[in-house]
Amino acid sequence: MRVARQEFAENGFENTSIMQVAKKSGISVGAVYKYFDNKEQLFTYIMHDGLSTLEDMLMELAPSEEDILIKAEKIIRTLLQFSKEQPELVQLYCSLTTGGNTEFLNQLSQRIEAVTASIYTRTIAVAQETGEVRKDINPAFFAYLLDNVFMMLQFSTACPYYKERFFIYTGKQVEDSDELIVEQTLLFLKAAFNFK
Amino acid sequence: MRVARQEFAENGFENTSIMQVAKKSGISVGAVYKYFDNKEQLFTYIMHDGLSTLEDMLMELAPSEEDILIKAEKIIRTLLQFSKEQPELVQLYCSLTTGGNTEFLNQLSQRIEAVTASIYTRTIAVAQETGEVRKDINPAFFAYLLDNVFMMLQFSTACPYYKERFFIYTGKQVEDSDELIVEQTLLFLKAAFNFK
Amino acid sequence: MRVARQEFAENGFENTSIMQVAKKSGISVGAVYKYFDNKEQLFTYIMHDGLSTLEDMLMELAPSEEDILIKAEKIIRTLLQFSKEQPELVQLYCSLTTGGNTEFLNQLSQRIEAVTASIYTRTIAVAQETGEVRKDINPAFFAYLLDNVFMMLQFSTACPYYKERFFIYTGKQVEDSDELIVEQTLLFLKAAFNFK
Amino acid sequence: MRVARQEFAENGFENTSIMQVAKKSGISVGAVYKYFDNKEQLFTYIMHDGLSTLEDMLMELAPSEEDILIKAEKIIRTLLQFSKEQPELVQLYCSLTTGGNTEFLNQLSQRIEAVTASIYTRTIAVAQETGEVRKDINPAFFAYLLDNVFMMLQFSTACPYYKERFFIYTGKQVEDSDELIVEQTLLFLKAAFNFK
DNA sequence: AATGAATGAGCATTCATTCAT
DNA sequence: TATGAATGAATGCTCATTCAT
Repeated sequence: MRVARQEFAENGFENTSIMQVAKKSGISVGAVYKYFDNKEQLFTYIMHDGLSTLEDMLMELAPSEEDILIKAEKIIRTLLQFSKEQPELVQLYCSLTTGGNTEFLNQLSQRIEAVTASIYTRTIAVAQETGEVRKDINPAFFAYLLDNVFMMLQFSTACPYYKERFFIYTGKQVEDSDELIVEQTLLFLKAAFNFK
Repeated sequence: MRVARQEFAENGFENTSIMQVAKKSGISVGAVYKYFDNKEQLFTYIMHDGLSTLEDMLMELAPSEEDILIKAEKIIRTLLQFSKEQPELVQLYCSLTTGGNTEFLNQLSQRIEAVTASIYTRTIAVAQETGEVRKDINPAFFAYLLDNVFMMLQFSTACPYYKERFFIYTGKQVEDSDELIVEQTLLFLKAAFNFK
Repeated sequence: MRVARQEFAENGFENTSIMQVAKKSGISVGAVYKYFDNKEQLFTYIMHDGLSTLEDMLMELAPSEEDILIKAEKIIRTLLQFSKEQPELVQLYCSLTTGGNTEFLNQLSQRIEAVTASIYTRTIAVAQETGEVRKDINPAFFAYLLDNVFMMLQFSTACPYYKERFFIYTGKQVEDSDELIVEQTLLFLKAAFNFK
Repeated sequence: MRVARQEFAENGFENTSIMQVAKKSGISVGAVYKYFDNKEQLFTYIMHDGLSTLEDMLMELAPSEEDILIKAEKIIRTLLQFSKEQPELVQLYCSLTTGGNTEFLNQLSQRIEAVTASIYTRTIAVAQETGEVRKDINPAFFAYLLDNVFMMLQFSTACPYYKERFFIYTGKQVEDSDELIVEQTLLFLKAAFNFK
């Protein structure tokens, strides 16, 4: 499983070879097919497995009652750390975004996005009511923009292409610029949301 | 060309087969190799072709002396329109983000990002001097955040996964929500950059 | 293996197709690649296999303390017999002489020639000291000439072109003229080396 | 034609591409097929062309009435020089020796070898009668051995494999060791034939 | 006469999947 | 239950040959 996750993360679905996964795992191809009917099932399993980890993490952050800016900082730091410790999961997620449009991919995306979408949207709506966030914004759309920021934060930490892109912009490896990222992202969000 | 663009956009570089492209185009594989030395060259040609179109469009916008908010609106509308008219090109770009790490893909990405990176960074830096944008932000990092916003705008318009994701957040097809997107994105950027 | 040896012998390295080898062997291409990583490895294996046989045979002859003329006769008879029993191996070697200049073919040739070169040269040098061979000759060059004689003996027995050429000269099939070959070649060498 | 000769010499029949020949010649493939029905015919033409040159050269040497040792030295020097000046022809000849056993190759070999075979055999037979060469040898077989020596001389000068082999034996590039070759080869032949 | 675009079979190699052991 | 040998279709690419211009 660990090997499969690594391989899928590194090479994407199509370019991952079950023979390679089996060899690196020290088991036989036959054994893989004992537990999974085909490559797609193996991939699905790995994805669901990874998603659970990801969701657990986000769930921990959500319910706290802290100041919204402090919460945001916590989320940013957590996402950064998670992307560094488990880059494969983030890469796996990223690889999903360019996969073909199969039924099972759609289901996965529903599962991934639906949770955060509703959490963020509700949080913003509530904050609007309490006056913490300005009232002239569309909560759903701003939730979307917020998630974009968070998603890119993770991709830029874990995925080769986005890492390189970050480097082109800031001239620094993502690893070396944690404080810059946290500080500037908060500045950005604070103004954008008019956080009080 | 059209077929090749579609195939590359749908399957990415690695998983597009020249044999398939040839078959769908109704020509022979040999004919493809008459005009392109190899798959990489075909891909590069198609990418450069699309990039030039995009760059031309952006270049037209860049030097104008207009109010920065008006400029931003123009860029957003341009990108949205481009993504709708040439979704394959955006998908192509998106497919790059999960492709393998070959030398030639890296060069391509350099070209794509380097141009916008320098334009955005410089624009922000200049706007800081004229007082149009607040001075406590890092121009390079904010250029990066700005490009994130623009990139996601395009992906959400053209790429299946991001389209679906947008729908999950806002409950609307991207096609139907142009005005929402323009208005809210500008609101977001205006506050974030403290545009005057 | 047998089929591969035949095909390589007949067509040389470049012009032997693994698909053909597999088909003629009644197995699938995949099966070939199960045992050999690539064409080069298959070729190398077959060559080394054959070379070992030949080298073993020559090694047995080398260290003996017999009269040098008797030794020469033994070598000639051994080579003739080997060429008749394993013509494919000799053809294989011959095919090397016109093959492309790839790294791995060069290494193969180094192995083939280096062994006999040093054995022959040393043998001649020693024989010069004991007075068995005249002293006015260059041991290395005469070793080269000697190997030429032996090599042509084998090629003429096993390779179509050289067989035909032998026939043009002597009017006899090589198979039918063993005694002539042994007798006359010894006469030739004896005089040339002034064997005592 | 010049280009075709070079290509065939360098790559052999199978690995020479008519498209490459046409491109390097600056003419179209169609033009090649105007004059030659197929690749085999082109090759045959080139071979016959080259052979004429080769034969002309040998013919000049044959009829002289000089001392047989002097003649031999002339032949050796001529062959060496020829191989250096026109290595392609020699390589072409060498490539013949490993080609498949087609009808047209057999005819070529007949043409190439028959002439020298009869000249050498007759020369030796005559020399035996005049007492210049000892009488206990078979003229045809010794003619064959003699041609072996000459052939190897040419191959070792012009063909990559045999050049390398020569180097392994003597430690010198063939180019640098002309005098050694002439001197030692004569020593070898003189003794072998017991030239007076 | 000359061109060169087009064809399509061929090659080395990979890999998802099956199945006898 | 577990193995891994075997299959064969698929891929990127080449090239002898044809034929409309």
